[in-house]
Amino acid sequence: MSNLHQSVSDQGLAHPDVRRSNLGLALRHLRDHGPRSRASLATDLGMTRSTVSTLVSELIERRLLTDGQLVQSGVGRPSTAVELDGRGVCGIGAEINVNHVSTMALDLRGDVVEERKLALDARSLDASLVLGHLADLVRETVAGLDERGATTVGLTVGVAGLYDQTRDMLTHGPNLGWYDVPVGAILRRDLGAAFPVVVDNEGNLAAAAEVTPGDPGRQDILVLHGEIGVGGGIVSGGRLLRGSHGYAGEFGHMIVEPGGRQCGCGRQGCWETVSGLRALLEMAADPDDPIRNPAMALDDRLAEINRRAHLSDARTLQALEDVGAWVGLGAAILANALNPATIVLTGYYAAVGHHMRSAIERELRAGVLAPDSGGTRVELSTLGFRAAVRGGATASLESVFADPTQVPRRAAVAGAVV
Amino acid sequence: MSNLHQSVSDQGLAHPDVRRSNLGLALRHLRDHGPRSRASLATDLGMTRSTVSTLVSELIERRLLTDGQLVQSGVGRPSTAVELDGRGVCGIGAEINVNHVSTMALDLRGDVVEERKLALDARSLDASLVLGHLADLVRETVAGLDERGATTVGLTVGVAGLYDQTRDMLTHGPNLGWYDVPVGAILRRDLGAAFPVVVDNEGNLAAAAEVTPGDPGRQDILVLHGEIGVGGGIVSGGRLLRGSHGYAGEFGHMIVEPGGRQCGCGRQGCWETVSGLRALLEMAADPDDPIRNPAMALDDRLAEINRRAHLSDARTLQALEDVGAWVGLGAAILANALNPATIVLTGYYAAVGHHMRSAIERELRAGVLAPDSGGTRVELSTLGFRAAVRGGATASLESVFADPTQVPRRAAVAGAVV
DNA sequence: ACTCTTTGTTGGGGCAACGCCCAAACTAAG
DNA sequence: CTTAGTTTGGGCGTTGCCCCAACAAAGAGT
Repeated sequence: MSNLHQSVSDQGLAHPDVRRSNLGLALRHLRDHGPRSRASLATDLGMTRSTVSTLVSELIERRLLTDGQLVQSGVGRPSTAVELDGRGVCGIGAEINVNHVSTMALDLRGDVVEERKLALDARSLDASLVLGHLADLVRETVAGLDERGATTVGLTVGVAGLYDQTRDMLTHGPNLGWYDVPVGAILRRDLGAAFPVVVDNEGNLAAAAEVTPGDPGRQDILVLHGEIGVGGGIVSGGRLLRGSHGYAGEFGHMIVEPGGRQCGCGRQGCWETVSGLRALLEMAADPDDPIRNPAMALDDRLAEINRRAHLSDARTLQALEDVGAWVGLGAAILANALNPATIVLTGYYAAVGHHMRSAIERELRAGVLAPDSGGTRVELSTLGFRAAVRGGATASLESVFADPTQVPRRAAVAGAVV
Repeated sequence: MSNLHQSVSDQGLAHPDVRRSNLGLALRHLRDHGPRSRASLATDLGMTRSTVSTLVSELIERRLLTDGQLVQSGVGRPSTAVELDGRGVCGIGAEINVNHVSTMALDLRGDVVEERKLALDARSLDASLVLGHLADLVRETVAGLDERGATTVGLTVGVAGLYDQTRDMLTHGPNLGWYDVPVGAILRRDLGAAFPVVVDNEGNLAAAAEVTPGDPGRQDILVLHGEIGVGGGIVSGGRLLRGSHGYAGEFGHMIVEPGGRQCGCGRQGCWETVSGLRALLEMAADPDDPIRNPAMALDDRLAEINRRAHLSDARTLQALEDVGAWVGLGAAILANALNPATIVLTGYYAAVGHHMRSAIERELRAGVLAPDSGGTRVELSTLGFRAAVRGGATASLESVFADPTQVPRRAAVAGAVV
């Protein structure tokens, strides 16, 4: 709930803060609404052309903006559109999961610049070793960015588990088998990094990645992420809701069927026992079916389920229908509480969601108090399993939009005197 | 989720905005942390003493602050503490409920200045008539404030039902029997008011009233409000979460027992069928028991339940235990999703909550993923049935803290030249 | 009485946005 | 080809507001 990444101490506003704010505003506006001239930027932001001119020239010096192409729209002097400069700075996102560590670098425009992945079995390795591998990947990524001449502005790491922001510690990571691991401190030490390193729950980051700046339907969203476990994230007004300790979004263990099936967490009737991937597989296939074989890759299992559903296999369709109904029931509970504009389905939900969608929407409409007004859209994520790293990279970049002056100023023309 | 009361258009920051922000900051700091000298205010806010001096003198001119008493703490010149001026401005809160309309005026310090209540049966009256009665109450309240020399800065009205902020309309008010009533527009017309009139869901306002500025445990809270129906509100980082259409907090119709009891809304297994006041009464007493008689006042019924529980009546205690367990289960669902610092019980929960508390806390601990770390406190509200009006008045006052320059400047000494 | 310490106020300097003006660049005529 | 009209982008002076430094005020300690 409280935004853990921003200082809560009330500090007075001075002139440099005004500058910071307006630079960030211009930058954000160009990100959210696309390239445009200095003049139209001025009218959009309610500032004078002269002010915008100085703002833009400073942002160009910091290599955050660049002069784009001339557009002559009708009468008058043609305008030179300014746009986000992709080559200046990049943010890095990373992920620590059970079977891999990975990184992704995004430029200011949100385009993927670098991507790296290393398969490993986190459960059989020591935490410091896994973090060492991740640090290697990050170093390679940074080196790649240096080669391109881009500055790295930050690293945000998503981990599978509960991450306590106030103690900077992964307190509960049952999937990884990690408990009370100070991931942030270890990575900062290993990297000796010149940029800030932030760690967060991977569900939170995946949720943040679903926010589309500028799209009002993508500002208040509920993200439901299905794998074996079920989690997600809540985004309110474009801001991620983390909760008082950063544990918000643990939807999988909502009790939806008192006295129901046994859950791995020790309780009964948790939502993930009926809406997780395991529930789907057990309903859809006999124990000796290849898709129930743990050796089979996740993507292949989901592809096989889609294939069977496409062939109208009755049992598969019924399983998707039943699980979809449970997903919809849980979604309705949360929609009543949060009234999101959009529910975004990620993880395995996104992969097989087009076959569960009708059941989900039916149960959602049935369970929400006022379905007609304030109707909630259901959408499938297109980010796939890269949502968390993308969200991390986006979060890293966010600091640039919050304070563009943190990026060093360079003379527009090379060879200038210091 | 999105804050519906603040503009989303990105506007450039200019110098007057700096002033506004810093004036508000100083005001808020004094509200949250109590009276203090200009000098300590300066160190707290990271500003210079000179700046604070000018800020404070402007706030005094606007009758928002006043010089308090001299305190001499050890060596040095004694300081004059400045504190919120209660006599300058007041905010009004109002409530439209089934059996009454009421108003409350709070001064800047949060002290009650005026309070009015009119009993009526909203169901048997026309909406415009009820609103007319409320307008009368508001006019009386404003007149009372005028007599005291205080300026009214705003009116915020809580209504029982779903209020769509974008359309400024009560879309669903089943308890009142009101549908698609433009409460805000009608009141603005009736009052011809010189101050802004805002309408909101009463659950939201009651939730906002539970925020204690400055108390970190009261910034991320989940408010559960029990009457016949069950609702509540979510506060995140001190900001009320309204949802994309302002419908957040409709907890009563979360389905917690699929296929369970029939609910008044037409569905089965809604939370309020097992956690609402009706469930408690039906479990605790036979149909011919006086507390089941609709003619008996709510307060009296609750007093009687408390009396029986105090006498260790087995059936009463069992009913409180059973309902408490259901309340705890729902609370756990929401706590997993939101990770609040505190769960505040209001309405009838606050009245008989000390007998349900152990059951609630037990189920909460059983149902939350990580009860040890990030433990959520359970507290009973002390605001009683006045929570909504108080929250409304607080919300009205909030605009003063956001922009103190909206309050007219008056010369400190009377008789000054215009 | 004198020094020391802290408070609150006053004037000067600087930063950043605003308003106004002007050169530049292009279109649309005549 | 020339001229008027329109829009863009940047330069210059003004204004608002915060910071810094200096100073008067009001006590405590010796």
